[in-house]
Amino acid sequence: MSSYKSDFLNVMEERGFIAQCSDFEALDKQLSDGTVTGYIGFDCTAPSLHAGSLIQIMMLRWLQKTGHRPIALMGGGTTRIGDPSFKDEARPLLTDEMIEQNLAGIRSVFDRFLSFGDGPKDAIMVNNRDWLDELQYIEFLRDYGRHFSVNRMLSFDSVKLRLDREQSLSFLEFNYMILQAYDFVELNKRFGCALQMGGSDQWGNIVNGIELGRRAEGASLIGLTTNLLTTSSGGKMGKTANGAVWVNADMLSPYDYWQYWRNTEDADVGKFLRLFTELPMDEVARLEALEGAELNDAKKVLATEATAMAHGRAEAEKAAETARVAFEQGAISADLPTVEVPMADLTAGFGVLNAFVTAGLCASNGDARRQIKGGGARVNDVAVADERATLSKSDMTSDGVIKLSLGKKKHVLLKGV
RNA sequence: GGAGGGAUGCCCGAGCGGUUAAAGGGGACGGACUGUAAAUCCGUUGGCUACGCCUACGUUGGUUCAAAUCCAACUCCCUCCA
Repeated sequence: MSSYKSDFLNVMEERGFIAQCSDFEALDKQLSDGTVTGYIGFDCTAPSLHAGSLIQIMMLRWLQKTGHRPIALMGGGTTRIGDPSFKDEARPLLTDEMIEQNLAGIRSVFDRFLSFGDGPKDAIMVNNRDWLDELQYIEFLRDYGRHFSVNRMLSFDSVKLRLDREQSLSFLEFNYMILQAYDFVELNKRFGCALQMGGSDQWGNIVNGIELGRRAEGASLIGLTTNLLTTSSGGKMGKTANGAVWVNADMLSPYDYWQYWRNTEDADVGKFLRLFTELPMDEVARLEALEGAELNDAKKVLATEATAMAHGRAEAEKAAETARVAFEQGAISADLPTVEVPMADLTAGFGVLNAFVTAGLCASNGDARRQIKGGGARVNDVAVADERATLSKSDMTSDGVIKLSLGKKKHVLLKGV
């Protein structure tokens, strides 16, 4: 299978990253002849990146590991517009302050995955606001706008959804792809960046950049995209009941992050091991071959490795141990998510409904009632029978906590303070 | 600027004066079965101090005993014409 000369493409190929490339041969040659600078752009629409972006981050990481220079491009400028690709409607515009905040949150993620610095192979982080803010409208239109054909832009799949649904595509959004194309050209000029990578939903934007580079600067640029990740049962990657699977610890605890990977579907274990860990391929093959209940061991390895990458080895192992104690021994691990409650409330008798809402397990008292009726709410592993029951000191274990569970997987400890 | 169509719960989508907290589907959550998996089956899916009350069908007013349903104005979207 390893049909490439370059390490990078071989790794990408065997680990299943690649969807399409505008020119495999040229890219392979450049990668094996010298150091290639490649970039991926990241939106600043949220204060953290989530698991859906992880595949892009991993790709940058491998680029660096195989001896090349990655650029993480923060979309501080383009986020002010909003990428319309494959979106069925325009999103509300974010304020500059929000974008700045988001940018700061996202930035912290990259330090774990890439090594930044000033050396020839150190990763660079840049913000496209640096050049987009300075563009002069008329000048920009004359220099770059003339290379774009509206006819052609309208033919891209990425905007087809919007047009088919007869939803409006504003001129503002329409400009997004021009600006992203310009980013590529600008990075080429500034850093000699010749490669843009991204999810396959970015193909249209990337191709526009390649075209613009050729027409405006005579540069030969290359695009490489990853498969859009879905779980085997068709779910979107990186989403759970409570929302996205964030990579920042203050958005999603390492324990919950670990749980996300632990609950991977059987059919995805091999794929995820290849994409989201750096285990050697023979180890991946061994784990992937496990069957039935034994596959759970592979999932634990996946969870620990993936968590270690994002939160550090120590946090990952702590999460694994917490889960082991909670699930395999059915015991209470002190490291389960904990919510503090004033002791006075507990001694006064704390309503179960209130307890589940306070713990964040239920959205409202009504929700808690329904869960109790459905038999899904448990206190210290005993199903709650009466919604009017109250918790008190006598429900506390010797450690001074009360364990609340919703369903089989969600556990929260209430601690009196 | 002119003519016509549209806006419903997390999403799609019915309803077109009272029996509508709003059919159906998707998603999500819970239960059963399991392996903290998938598939399948069952249940739930606005809030509350709960046999009652409050909030909700783009916004604001109006008609009516009664409005998601009728009327008016407004906002946004779509299509065609200029």
